[in-house]
Amino acid sequence: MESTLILYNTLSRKKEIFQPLNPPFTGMYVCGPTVYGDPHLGHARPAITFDVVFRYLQHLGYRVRYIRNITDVGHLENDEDQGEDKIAKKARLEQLEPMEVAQYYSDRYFIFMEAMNVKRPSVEPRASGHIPEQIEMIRKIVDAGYAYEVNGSVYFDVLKYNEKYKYGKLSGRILEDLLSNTRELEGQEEKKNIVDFALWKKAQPEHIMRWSSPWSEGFPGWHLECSAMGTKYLGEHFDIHGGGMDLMFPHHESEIAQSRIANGSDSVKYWMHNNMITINGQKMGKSLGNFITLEEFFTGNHPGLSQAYSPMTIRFFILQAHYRSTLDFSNEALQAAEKGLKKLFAGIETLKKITSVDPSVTTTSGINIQQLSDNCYQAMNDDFNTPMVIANLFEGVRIINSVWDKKESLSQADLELLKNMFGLFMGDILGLKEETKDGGDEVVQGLMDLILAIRKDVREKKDFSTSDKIRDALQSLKITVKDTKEGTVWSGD
RNA sequence: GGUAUCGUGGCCGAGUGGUCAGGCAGAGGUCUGCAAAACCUCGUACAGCGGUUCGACUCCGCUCGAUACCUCCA
Repeated sequence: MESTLILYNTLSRKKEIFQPLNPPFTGMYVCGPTVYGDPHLGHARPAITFDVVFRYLQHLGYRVRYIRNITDVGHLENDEDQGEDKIAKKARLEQLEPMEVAQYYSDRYFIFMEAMNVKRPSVEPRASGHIPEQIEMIRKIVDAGYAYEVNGSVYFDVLKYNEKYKYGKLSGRILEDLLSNTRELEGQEEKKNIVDFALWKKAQPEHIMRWSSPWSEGFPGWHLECSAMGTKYLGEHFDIHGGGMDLMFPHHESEIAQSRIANGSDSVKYWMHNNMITINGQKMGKSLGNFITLEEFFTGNHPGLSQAYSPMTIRFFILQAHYRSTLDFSNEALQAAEKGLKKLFAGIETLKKITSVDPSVTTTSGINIQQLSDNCYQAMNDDFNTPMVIANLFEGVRIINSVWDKKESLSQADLELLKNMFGLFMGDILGLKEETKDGGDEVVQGLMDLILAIRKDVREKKDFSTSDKIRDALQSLKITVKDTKEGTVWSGD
């Protein structure tokens, strides 16, 4: 399938043809989590969104280097604790070493991402492991005259930058508006201007995480780590930078400014932003306290959840919406996703059982598998339209079931095409895989065979009350029995 | 206040200037001992008001409403 990938570039606010700087090599950087809390549903969205981008680019034959950072330092918290590092704050509260906290939560992050079948990126760099690179970058910016030092802290001079370049071009901000609207925050009197942002902060005595630098013992500013690590692993120019929409300003805006000065040119070709997940129409976020962690979803252990939802259900739920749309969480929506996903997997099971086709059928009437497959490619090529892909998969399931019911027939070629389509789009690209199901136990299998054989006997004698008693008893053990034309099948829940 | 995004049937959610999303729920039917599953049929949805057009849910304008960002957040 030869076709062109088009993606929406936040920078131009247009869909653009994807043309990597050095094909077939492709560089992609995505802002990862700050590891000071358990991952919640909001973290799943960018991880899954860019996982699909990663998978699809690879499928198209690109050699992708995918970087997703771990922020374990330098993320300032400005609300209650003045200028205190998030990791350090959490560490003090829990009486743990800062790196212990970072380790714990990054481990948790990886576990939950793996459960949702999110592939590990090529490199997962930590900010704390790249202090020299960050210092070097600050030095370049200082040397270029776009940063100034005050009491051991270094700030980026946004006003000066704006004279020559445009600060705000990504987010559509106008500097004058920012100057008149930005809220006054305490502890920022060092800055020449409120819009300036920190590249290096001098550590207060109580601050545990600190490194030496030409300016002071301290720690790097948040925006810097992504610029420094992106440059280190992907070079001064790379293709895609992704992240949540809420990071557009000031984080990504500041990255653009820093890289522009330090590297002498714009570093990112395509900016991609996923939209937010909302709950009751409001953004689910840490600051609002309305977030539900992934563990709570997987266990159902949260007052807002009427049941547990499996990792694949969460993944499917997210992929059912386009990544640039907001996605509203509700139990109803999640249950719908769960059922829909089950239907897709049931279709795949049925597809596996269709082995022989009617040899007389060379062409099929009304069924165009090639068209279905093409639709999937077109959907992916049009800015990763996963909901459209899913709609076509459902159409595929309808065909599968019709064929199984002998209401439709397929040619051998079409059958192969259909199998490939499901394997590719459902499995490789959307990354949806069947979750572990029991039944591998030989004893259980033997018992079930025995029980169903007995049930078969009584059914043949039209002793339906006994037959139903067995089925009901099994159902109460969460084993569903179905009598199909091909015999009785069972499935554990 | 500024900037941006968005308003689609009971719910979730695509998309397009003139045939159709799709899923879940609901109604009827086929099949089946009954269930279940599956298949078929069914909803006159595009915030409101104007404008452009032969024709708009889709383009333009206005109004109303929602959300995000402007301070940390994926």
